[in-house]
Amino acid sequence: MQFSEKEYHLPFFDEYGYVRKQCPKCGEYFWTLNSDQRLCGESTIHGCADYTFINDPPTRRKYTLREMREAFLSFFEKNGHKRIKPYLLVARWRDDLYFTNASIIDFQPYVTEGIIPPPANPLVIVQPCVRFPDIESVGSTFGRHLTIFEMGGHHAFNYPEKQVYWKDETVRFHHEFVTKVLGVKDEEIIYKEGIWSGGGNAGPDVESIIRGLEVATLVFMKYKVVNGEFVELPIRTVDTGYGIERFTWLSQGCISGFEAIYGDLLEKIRMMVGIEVPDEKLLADISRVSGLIAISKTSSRAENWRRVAQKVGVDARELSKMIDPLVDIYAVADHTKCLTFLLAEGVVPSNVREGYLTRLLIRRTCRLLRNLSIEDRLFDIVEMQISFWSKDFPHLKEMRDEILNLLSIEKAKYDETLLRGRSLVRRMIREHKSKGVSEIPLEDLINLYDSHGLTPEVVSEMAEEEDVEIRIPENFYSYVAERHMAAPREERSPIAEGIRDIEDEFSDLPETRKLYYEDAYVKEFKAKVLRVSGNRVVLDKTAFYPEGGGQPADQGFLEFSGRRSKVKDVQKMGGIVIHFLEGPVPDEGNEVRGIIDWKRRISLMRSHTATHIIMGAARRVLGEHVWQAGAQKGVERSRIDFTHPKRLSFEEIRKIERLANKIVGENRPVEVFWMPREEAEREYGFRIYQGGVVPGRDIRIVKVKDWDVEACGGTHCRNTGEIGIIKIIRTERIQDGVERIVFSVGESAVNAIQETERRILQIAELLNVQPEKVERTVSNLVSELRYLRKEKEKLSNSLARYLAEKWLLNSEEINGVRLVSKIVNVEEADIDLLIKVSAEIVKREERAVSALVCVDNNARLVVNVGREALKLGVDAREIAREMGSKLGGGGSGRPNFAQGGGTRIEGAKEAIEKAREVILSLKR
RNA sequence: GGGCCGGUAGUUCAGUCUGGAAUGAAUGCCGCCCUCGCACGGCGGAGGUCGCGGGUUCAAAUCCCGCCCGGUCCA
Repeated sequence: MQFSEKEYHLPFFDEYGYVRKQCPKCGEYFWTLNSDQRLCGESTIHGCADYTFINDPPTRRKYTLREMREAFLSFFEKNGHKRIKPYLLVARWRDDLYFTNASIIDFQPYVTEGIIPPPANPLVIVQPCVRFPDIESVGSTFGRHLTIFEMGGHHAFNYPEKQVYWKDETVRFHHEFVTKVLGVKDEEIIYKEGIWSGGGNAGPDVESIIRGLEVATLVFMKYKVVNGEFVELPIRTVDTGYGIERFTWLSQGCISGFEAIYGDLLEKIRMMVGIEVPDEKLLADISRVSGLIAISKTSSRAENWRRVAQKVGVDARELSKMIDPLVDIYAVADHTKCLTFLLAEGVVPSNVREGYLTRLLIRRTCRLLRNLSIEDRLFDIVEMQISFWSKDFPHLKEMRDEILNLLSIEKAKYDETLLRGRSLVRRMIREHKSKGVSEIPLEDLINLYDSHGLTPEVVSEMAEEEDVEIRIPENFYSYVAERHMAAPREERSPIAEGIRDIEDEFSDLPETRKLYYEDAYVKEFKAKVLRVSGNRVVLDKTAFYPEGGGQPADQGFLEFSGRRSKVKDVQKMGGIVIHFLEGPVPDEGNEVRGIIDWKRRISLMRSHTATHIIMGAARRVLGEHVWQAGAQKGVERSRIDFTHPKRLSFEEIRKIERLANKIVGENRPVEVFWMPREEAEREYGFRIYQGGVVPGRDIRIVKVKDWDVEACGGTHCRNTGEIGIIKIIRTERIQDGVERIVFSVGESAVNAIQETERRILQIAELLNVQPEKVERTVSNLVSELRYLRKEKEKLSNSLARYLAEKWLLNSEEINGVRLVSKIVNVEEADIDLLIKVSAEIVKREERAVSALVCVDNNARLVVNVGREALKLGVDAREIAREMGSKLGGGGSGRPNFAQGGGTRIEGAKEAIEKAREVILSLKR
């Protein structure tokens, strides 16, 4: 896909005298005021330019990050944009990404798809963003890549009936900000043409480049990507991204972006490491050409240094030695900021989703700190980050204890992994050494990484201690990736699919009036039928709650013209509620009577309110990192999943249960009301988005008085007392970092308690003791069992000795060996005893061969050959095999000891005879 | 959500591929010898529902299926 010049040829460019050129090096088109300009001027791996702002900033003055943020916001505010507060870093309202990685993310998909209006139009926002894909490059690129940064965005949403502004105005806004506010000269700014696509949308974009650095991207989102085709969107969105950190760096002209962002914090880390500051002039030279650097899984750091070294004219190895620690310090500053922010939002490190990425970040940070020999300063650095950033983000300070707690738990887990890994590697190496191999094969390296989380770098460090070589292939990680071929996508639920198919049939209908929101206690209602399609019925109003927010759909009946049909499912499509009927359907235009299955509904309502109460209790008992990670209500049982780094202890569960029931007992009122989103966030914080961010300018708030406030679309009790009782049934660990509480409420809770009671009573009956005595009795029973088992062992040992002696007396001398053969019934001696007996026999008489058969439902045999008999060439395996075949089975073992058996018990005599034959046939 | 690894003595593990005695190994524990005493060393002993439940088999720690618990990688 490519856009024509027309897309980019704006009146602004003509008015200012910009000319369009094509860069001969990278092939991209760009607009410049400078007619001599040949290359596009962006410092990239193609080498189209250097950074020329180092030690020579183009702005009127230097800005701190905070000043730059404020300059950006207030400029657009003055120009008719409403200032919007940033959203959360964890994009809990989206299932296609984990983190907010651009300001537009805040408004996708609901606003950009036209489902809800934007909070303001146009608006301006500075949104902290997290990006993991470039993590390898952070540090090496001197601040061009960061895992956490702030994106300034001014956004306009253009509806067919209401246009705000589009390309020309957008570029003019940008130009005015950069020239008038920051004081950059017109001719310093180059506008490069580009195509942007992401998140299912696409459009042309214009990138702004100043002195080699791309500082902003102005995207004009006008397409939806459907099956690789561009389809025009009804709503065209101005999506701009201003790199606040990059602008700050540009204005300061310092060596890297990190000096600009972190100031003295960076210096403090450098002091901890205790390295000297490398030569300033050389650093500046390197920085100027650092646009060449881009680390990926296919290009290593060393490769990049070679390129840079050549350009600057120094030795690559010298350069690397000098600069690596500095780069690591940069990365540490970046990573620790990022993890501080993530933990502050209650992200619990885990093995899935955003928790996993957070874990990766923490482990990577630990490795960097280890390189720098300041592993023990992790917590100090994080403390520094908290106090540094809490001036602008006060919640960091409030979450200080949580941040450090989560981090220390995660650190301990990592140490544990390394410890486990160390002994694993040591054992592996010993094994290889014993086979004369002094190298760890690739297969093992992959296995260590994939199954045990040990990167080849870590393994090689361990291997060094054992004097073993390791070769890490360049494409190691892609090798690993090959093992994880994409799994087939899960199917959509049939009902959701059903809705998709019929979308058009109902899309012209007005929104259904939702009686369940007006009064959650409506059990019956009358309504008019608006549309019938198959078994699907849409009414003008309904009290049937459609599935949503973890609350299952209502069931019940529709009555019409003397008939009655079961409502088996209810779904929501936009604002329209669709009833799925079983049986006859009413005619369009008729009136129907709806009857809700109230027993089911009230039970679900109690469960839903109970969920909120338990969340409040869990948060109070466990801490502020507790976030809902999923919930499902049911009539019998409900469950709630939430983030927590450790297994819940029995004590914690009891505390949560007690606390929850206390709230039930206090009969607190549950208020439900609508509120403007911004106001709700201000009043209650982002906590309200437990079940994910809900769409809409006004959001529905459910508030359990002085206990819990959540944005929620479910139906709730009026008072907590209606729940009756909450009983926690059990807890599970869904994933590392996510705990599940399974609970029942009301009648179901009583059922559950009674069920547990019944079990105890049944055990008591089995034991024939009073219920209070079961634990004591069982414990006695267990120790008695243990004692008897030992006693039996002793007895069978002495019995074995006795039988061995007795049976030896009846042995026969054949071919120089003493054959002891015997058929016994299982009641006389079981196979375990016979094994002992045979061992005793050969211990007493080294010339003995014992061949014993135990007959039960089947026959089992054991053959033991004494040391002297063994020398004569007797093979226990042969005897066992031959005997077993007579029994209709087989046998094997070791030369001196073998077992066998079969189902043909009548063959026992023949088997013994066979043993004799084998010995007779011995060659002497 | 998917893949991989693991669960055996108080602890760390071997044994699992290729079914056949858990004389399992080391460490820790207890006792004895050595010593004035301790450490070391030597000898002996206790310590196991082989995660749970099914199945296959004459026979399962071992093979198959399901579950529980832990670890780890990927999306």
